[in-house]
Amino acid sequence: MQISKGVEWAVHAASLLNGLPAGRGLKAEALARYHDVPAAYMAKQLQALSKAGITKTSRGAHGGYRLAKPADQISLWDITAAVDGNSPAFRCTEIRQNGPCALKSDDCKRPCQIAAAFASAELAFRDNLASISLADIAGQVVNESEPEHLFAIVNWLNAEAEPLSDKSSL
Amino acid sequence: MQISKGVEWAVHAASLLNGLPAGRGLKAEALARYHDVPAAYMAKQLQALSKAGITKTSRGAHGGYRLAKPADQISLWDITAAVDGNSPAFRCTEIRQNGPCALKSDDCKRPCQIAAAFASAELAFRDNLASISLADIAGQVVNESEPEHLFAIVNWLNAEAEPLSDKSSL
DNA sequence: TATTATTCAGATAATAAATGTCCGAATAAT
DNA sequence: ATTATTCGGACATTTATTATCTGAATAATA
Repeated sequence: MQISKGVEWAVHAASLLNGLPAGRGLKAEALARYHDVPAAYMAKQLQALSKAGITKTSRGAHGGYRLAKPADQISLWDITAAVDGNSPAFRCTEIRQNGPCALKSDDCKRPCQIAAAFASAELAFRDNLASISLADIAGQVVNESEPEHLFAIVNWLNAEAEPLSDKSSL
Repeated sequence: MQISKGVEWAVHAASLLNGLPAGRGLKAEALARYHDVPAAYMAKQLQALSKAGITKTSRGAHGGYRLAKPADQISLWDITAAVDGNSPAFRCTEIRQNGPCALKSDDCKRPCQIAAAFASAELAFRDNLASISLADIAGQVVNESEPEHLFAIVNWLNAEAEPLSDKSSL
């Protein structure tokens, strides 16, 4: 039961995009360089975010990524689901319908109690992540970081962030 | 983010063991046959349960498995952790310490806010599973099943369950 | 008490999923 | 229209899961 490494990268990348000045963006290579991770694989995660409507992208010269909506409308679950998918972690294979005491499929209209229990636990997990937004994370970072560190980030963003053309696709 | 298939099998197997008459056990092959799953792989999951102290085993002729403690003291989280391990699903690789705006390790005494958020969600997941016991599952099964199905199970158990020697190891 | 049948337990292959990389399609500036 | 730049999906590689097999341990039997 592992959450893919891409989720970690995607959340960090989205948090960084949240710090961008308005109307500017970062290309995948810059986002990867910021955390010193492989650019091609980072790009893969960003694609997933765009597909899910979390980021907007612009292609061609001076292209890049930006958030598609306000940070308080992007939850950690949104990002997790975008990257790792939203299929249940517990996969019920209905083995209650196998073997010498198999249940007839007619008697399986209600879900297996075991599967239902896991579904409830997963719901608790999802709800918890859904209740935390990028804005919440950003607020904590601002509160708990040394001022010089925040200054370094703003500085780096100003140097790397490029004005995006307004004709952003998707 | 997947829970291994072995967890599903282990929970079903443990539920079945819970229905055993006192002093009796089931061998791994019988537990596998009950749900029509590969015996060798089922055995692997049962080993994990024994290692975690959830089941007791007896080896040799007329050997087999039984629950090591009352069903209301065995939670779904106990079984999940025994089979899949209890390491966190979200693995923080501390990428905040990488790149041009890297945090010094001195400034990383407090956990990364993102990692903390996922840890909190996982705690909600675990607590939810920990609050459900095998006894709870058994109660639901009894309440929601057709009487003839319960009768078939009891019948099968009486035919397959063998008296275990008291000298159960581990 | 030695033997044998039976069972569990850890070590060993096969398969699927996650991780990482590459090249073509698309866009915007020149 | 051309060219430089960027994203997007298709392609290898590595790791984890799934499945199997052989040996160690136990208890019944002679």
